[in-house]
Amino acid sequence: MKKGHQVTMKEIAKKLGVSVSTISRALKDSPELHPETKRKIVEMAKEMNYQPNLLAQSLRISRTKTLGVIVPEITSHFFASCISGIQDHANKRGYNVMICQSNESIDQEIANIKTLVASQVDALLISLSRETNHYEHLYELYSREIPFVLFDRVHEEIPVSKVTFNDAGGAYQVTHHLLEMGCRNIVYVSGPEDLYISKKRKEGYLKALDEYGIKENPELIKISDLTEEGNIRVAQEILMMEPKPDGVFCMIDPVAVDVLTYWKSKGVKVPEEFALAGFTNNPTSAVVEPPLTTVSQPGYEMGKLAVSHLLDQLDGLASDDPISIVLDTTLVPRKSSQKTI
Amino acid sequence: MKKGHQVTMKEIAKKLGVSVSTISRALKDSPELHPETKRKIVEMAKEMNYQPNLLAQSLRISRTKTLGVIVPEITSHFFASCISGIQDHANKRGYNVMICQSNESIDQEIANIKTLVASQVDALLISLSRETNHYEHLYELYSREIPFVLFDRVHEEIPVSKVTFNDAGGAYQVTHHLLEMGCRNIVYVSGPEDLYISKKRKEGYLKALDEYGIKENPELIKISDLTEEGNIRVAQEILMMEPKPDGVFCMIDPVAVDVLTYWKSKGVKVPEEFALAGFTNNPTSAVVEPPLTTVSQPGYEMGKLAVSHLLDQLDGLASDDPISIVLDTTLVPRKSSQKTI
DNA sequence: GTGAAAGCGCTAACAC
DNA sequence: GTGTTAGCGCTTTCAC
Repeated sequence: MKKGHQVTMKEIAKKLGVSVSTISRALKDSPELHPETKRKIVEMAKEMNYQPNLLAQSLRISRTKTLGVIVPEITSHFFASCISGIQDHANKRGYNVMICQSNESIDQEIANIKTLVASQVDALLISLSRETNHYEHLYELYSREIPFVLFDRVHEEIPVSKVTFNDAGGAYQVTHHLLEMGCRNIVYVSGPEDLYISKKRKEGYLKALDEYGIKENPELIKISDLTEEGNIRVAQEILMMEPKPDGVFCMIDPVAVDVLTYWKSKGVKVPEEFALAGFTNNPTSAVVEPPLTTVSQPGYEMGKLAVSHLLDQLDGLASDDPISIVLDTTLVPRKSSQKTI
Repeated sequence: MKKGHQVTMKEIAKKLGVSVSTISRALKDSPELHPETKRKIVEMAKEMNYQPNLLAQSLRISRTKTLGVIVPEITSHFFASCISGIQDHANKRGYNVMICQSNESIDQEIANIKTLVASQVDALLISLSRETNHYEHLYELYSREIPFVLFDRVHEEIPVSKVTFNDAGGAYQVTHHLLEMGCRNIVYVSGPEDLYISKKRKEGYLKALDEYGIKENPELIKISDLTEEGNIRVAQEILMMEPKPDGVFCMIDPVAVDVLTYWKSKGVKVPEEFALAGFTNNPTSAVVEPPLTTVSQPGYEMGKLAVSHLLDQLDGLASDDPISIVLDTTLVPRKSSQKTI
């Protein structure tokens, strides 16, 4: 199957007996052209259904007006929202977007960067995969002076702009809420320990405990690999803990949902036996029974801010000096944590 | 902010004292080259960190190895799954993907097509917006011989390949299930009537009724605009119907979830008072209380099939004659419909 | 086995 | 005001 022919400037030029440069000028509304010629050309272009070849244009001006986006997983509602925010605001400013998913694999992430760079995107927006534990590929982008920003899953050391949530703050909000609900023996279910968000959310958890004069108890920190099996294993472990905890804060909503589902199947009562909370405010969290207390992270907003800042830098509207944008989260208290009262 | 310099073939050529054509040949492993020169060039390219400029290459060979994808909404789990399937399988065959969302707007859909075509994508995969009620933009693609396939939300008349679910079959499965559960007075909550899926699912609904000797009752067909308010309005109307229906089949899961949530807030019991079912098998449907009976539509699979067929056509592995691929759905019976027994 | 040259579709400096 | 020319980075015929 082959594509049909596309009208070029050359063809319009021939038809009108003028040169291609005149066509080019007319189509970009250059002021030095005779209005009449301009009118004729624009008309003819329309009639012939001319569509500029962005490829040729990009090659010539060495800018594609295209951004590359890499997310761990497009089917995650949070990342889909980020992408949506990025798209809408990139389009608004005349940029297109190429999206790739790393499927949480560092090799795929590296491969994605490579193709996007080969496709000559003007800049990149990257959220790192869970697996990403070395950062040469990012430093290479940096040293090749290809502009990029990191969002949500970031690497703190690299000197580029980053957009994150106040993860520690959000975790503090949740933990503080659980404490206010009367919990004193709160489990933190973390993801893999080297994940940025695992660390940050632990910080907030510990800070809240500290304010209540409760000191860190390593027994109360459980690690899940974030698979359904891993989450269920943690759910089982918690049931066997001695003394029995009274509250559980899961690093992300899906973990909390898996724990809740497992417990329900075993007749464990939430929030009566355990107050439960998650983080992210996935659509799912609002409809589980009982509805899940969580922390809302506006993904669309994050995408919007990340792309706006990046384009400001590209277009010279913002300094190239890296900045860090930190978005606040909001506690969404629901029934799953209403332990007492 | 500007991008750093990228190594070109010309630079490698200069460094090695050979011509660019030799570089080009070496890098694509042309057999007519002296193995030694080839080795030297490949080595040097690696050393200089050469990355081919896909733009220039595409311009030259007039193929971008890039596909355009247009979906109504990226944040919908179903479409995100489709995209995921498309991406994975396009990449596997050496193609990149540019994704756009129409946000359910026909104007945006037309604009998306325009940019993707201007970007010289080799072909398109399109799922139509809810608003799309005329099809000139598709016929134009067709007449310009730009290959494309339609998936899920299709326009039946246009002679291009389409991938759809057996929507009528799925609706039949659900309705038949509700009938088996003892329902005899079943409401169908449809979306806007000109939507492809509204029509198809109604067909299946009517067919199942017919088999039970029940004839069409227009009173039992409710139309929602698919917004939350619209869905709730329908939920209210159903409560006031006389005689009271015993089963409700909603065209898509989100409608069923809104109805369920509203009813729960009013103390209406599901499945005791109404057996309820949806369509799509969104992640949400599994975790609502009671879990929602629905029909599963594997989006990833749909994306995979659509892109595989399209690439087969592009690569000459399949005939250019349009075909229609129809995927079967699976009934997912859950508690929301266990009315009797 | 390798080089020279043309050209993909476009833009922009330089002529006149 | 408009044409001529060069060139973006690459591939590919045609020489030798």
